[in-house]
Amino acid sequence: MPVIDHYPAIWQVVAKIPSGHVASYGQVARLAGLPGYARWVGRALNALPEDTRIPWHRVVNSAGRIALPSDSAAYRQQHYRLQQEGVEQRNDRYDLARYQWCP
DNA sequence: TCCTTGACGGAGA
DNA sequence: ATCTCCGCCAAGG
Repeated sequence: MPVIDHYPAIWQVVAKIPSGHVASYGQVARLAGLPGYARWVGRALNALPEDTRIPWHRVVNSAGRIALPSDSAAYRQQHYRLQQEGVEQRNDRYDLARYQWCP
């Protein structure tokens, strides 16, 4: 099945990440029933419209880093939003042991 | 059609 | 902690 067919499942999982927490791409993939397809999560998020209400900013990579170019507007947007939710970055990364969402 | 590049991740060195 | 290498595929050149 093509990726696009899985966008809904992926978005639904992301929609459940509570404020103040983050989830990794791989984690979202697994929860969406797509173990091993972390890249598809990135693809699905990239396909979201700019005015989406899906909290895409709560998804970071397994190292706790924002997976976008650090010089991009999207990176700053994600960083800002997480900060607004009380999720603080330390040395360019988020402490997963502290912020990762445990469903 | 082949090759490269991704909003990735886990294992091994 | 850092760096490759290798799965995973899709999209673009």
